[in-house]
Amino acid sequence: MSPKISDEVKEQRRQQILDAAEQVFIRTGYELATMKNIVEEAEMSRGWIYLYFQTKEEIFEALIAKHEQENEYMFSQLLASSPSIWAALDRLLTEQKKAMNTLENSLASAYYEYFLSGYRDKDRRIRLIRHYDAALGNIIRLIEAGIAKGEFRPTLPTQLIGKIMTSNLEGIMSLAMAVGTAQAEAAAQIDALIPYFKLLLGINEQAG
Amino acid sequence: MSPKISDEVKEQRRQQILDAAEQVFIRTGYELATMKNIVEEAEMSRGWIYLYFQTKEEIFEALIAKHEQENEYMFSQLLASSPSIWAALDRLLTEQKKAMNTLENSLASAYYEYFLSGYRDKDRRIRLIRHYDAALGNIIRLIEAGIAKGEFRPTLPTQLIGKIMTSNLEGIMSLAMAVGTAQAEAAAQIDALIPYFKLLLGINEQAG
DNA sequence: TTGCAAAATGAACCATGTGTCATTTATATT
DNA sequence: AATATAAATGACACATGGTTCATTTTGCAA
Repeated sequence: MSPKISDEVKEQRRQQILDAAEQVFIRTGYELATMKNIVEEAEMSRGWIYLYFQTKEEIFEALIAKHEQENEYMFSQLLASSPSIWAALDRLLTEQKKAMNTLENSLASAYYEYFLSGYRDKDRRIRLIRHYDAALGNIIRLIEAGIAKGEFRPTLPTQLIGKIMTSNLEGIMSLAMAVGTAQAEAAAQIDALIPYFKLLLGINEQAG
Repeated sequence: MSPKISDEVKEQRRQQILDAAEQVFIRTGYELATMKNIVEEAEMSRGWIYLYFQTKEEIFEALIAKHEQENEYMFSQLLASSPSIWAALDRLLTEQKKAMNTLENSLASAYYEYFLSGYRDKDRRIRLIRHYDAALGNIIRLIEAGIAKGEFRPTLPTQLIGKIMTSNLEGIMSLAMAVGTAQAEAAAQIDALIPYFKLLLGINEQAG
């Protein structure tokens, strides 16, 4: 008798599915991905995957959760290691510029697709709002830290500024996905955000 | 003998399919819509639709073309009827705010989905870039008109400014679709664009 | 009214995907 | 080595969508 498989191995299997799923979602996007694709990518048998995940959506949510955690961590590192809040924000924009060049190999496109098409499904929308609030929370904490330090003196509500910033970055990113990073002039667009964000945050440019 | 059906009736049939398809795309989005859905919505028989359109994509492209034309017309009307270029741009933003409240009944979501998931398909991407350039063209003509009249004195290239403006609007719109217009604070975000656009266009605020 | 060809139909076939479950495989324990 | 049982398999039943095409319907011309 005996369970024969440790929790550790079980977790490995789960990870194996998630890795395979990530490749599939990158390759085919969200809506067109199938459980079959994922099983085949994982090189496992049909029925097996259902022991771990019931639906494609469940798998995708697990992937998002992982990326959300990584993002959260990256944010806290950035904040801790920057000389000023603005410097952290500036580095964030630099990171985004870099990310623009590897969009085809990232989950970003599937993620936006999932996000966009989700509004038709009540349950998914609830989850989407949760994800959005999480991402927004990171930016808002950053802005609040800047206000607390006296670095920023915004005239608009912090919430709104956070939303504006995320819309901007997402707009640029989705355009870059659609027409290509070069065609979108993504890097120049991000550079142009700097004075806008300074305006929003009430940072006065130093003369000279 | 005889063809029995006039070109006019043929055009009506075509229109009937397009109307049905539009409803389906609004309801299900792009990727999940099927020819079957469209045929059923049009209350016609299965095979019949293939006499008019071969693929879902062909239908969607026809819909887009229609909307593109309408958009083009709206733009020229706006430009012709406004006292200044900035006034036209301002009205455009007001229109966008209104549009935010009817997103669920518009093709917008399917359009963004099509746009986003298109980057994996070479042919579709070529068409996407064409659509993007058409939309961008409208904005660019507007900016150039403003420059010619001495209303705008931008420091960035016109092309880039146009791209920034469209990214901004698209970012807000896709966020509004995903989490809801209210949750996105879409109207307030658009209002916040006004000083940004003025900054980009080199319009000096009048004191007082 | 009849004949005829265009127009329209929908059954049928094919391909693909989902999810189940009887069967096989592998291994820890005895 | 034998046994028990968890783990894994993949054939199968079912559903859905795409596409074709033999058949039926339609309405004009003769």
